[in-house]
Amino acid sequence: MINSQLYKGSLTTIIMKLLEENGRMYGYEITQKVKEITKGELKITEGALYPALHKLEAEGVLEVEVENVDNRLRKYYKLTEKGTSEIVKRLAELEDFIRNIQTLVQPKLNFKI
Amino acid sequence: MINSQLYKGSLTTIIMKLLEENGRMYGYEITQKVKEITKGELKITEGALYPALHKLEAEGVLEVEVENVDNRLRKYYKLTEKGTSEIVKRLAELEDFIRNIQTLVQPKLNFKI
DNA sequence: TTACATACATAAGAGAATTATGTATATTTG
DNA sequence: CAAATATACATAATTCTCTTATGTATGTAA
Repeated sequence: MINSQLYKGSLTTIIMKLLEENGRMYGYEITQKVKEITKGELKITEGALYPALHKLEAEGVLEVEVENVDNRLRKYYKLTEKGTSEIVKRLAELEDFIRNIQTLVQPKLNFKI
Repeated sequence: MINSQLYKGSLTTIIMKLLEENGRMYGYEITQKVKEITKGELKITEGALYPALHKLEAEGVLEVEVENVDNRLRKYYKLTEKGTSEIVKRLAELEDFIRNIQTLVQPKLNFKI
């Protein structure tokens, strides 16, 4: 994305939401999924992703299972019980944020998802 | 707001959009306007606002007129010509960002503004 | 007279990204 | 077959933008 400064703070919520939907995912898979969903407009860098995953694991909202697939390491992450309740709160915050920004900048868009 | 990390990057766009709508505003007025519009959910701190205004002025997107009202200093800011064309681009970026986040987190909300 | 509101400002520190770099294996392509 | 690309992890240095704390000064309300 052009103004990458914008998505600061939303990364962890995006990760958790994807894990909620998909059960479990590994890091590289998350980067590809985000690229796919946003049609290449949003790219999660590795320097942002891995520290974020480690932080979420340390917070106890994610847990990891290491597997070896095709002689290559994969770290599958999934939400913990704490993570499952946390994501509700974080999504609500993100939606509040978006609603406030919308009200401030009054875009003529009508988001139907 | 609860997760203040979220609005990183959007502050300058918010300021410019408000100036576009209102012609000219001074710093304190901007903080009050944002508080009013978001019903107190988003509060711009002075430590964020004033450096942002100075930076935008240095970039040539804002210009300032100093006035003395009721024996108190006021610095009125307004968009320059450059700022008027810049805000179009920045709003488009912000809307792209919001659209991408929406697609990722799939909220069941329908923003009608 | 004390607190709160108005109005500006900056410095220290924190947090979350980018950019650059590193390791290693597998697959595609010229 | 060599080189590039894709897969898969990781971290360090740096940058940017904010928060928190602090400062100055005037006016008004409790």
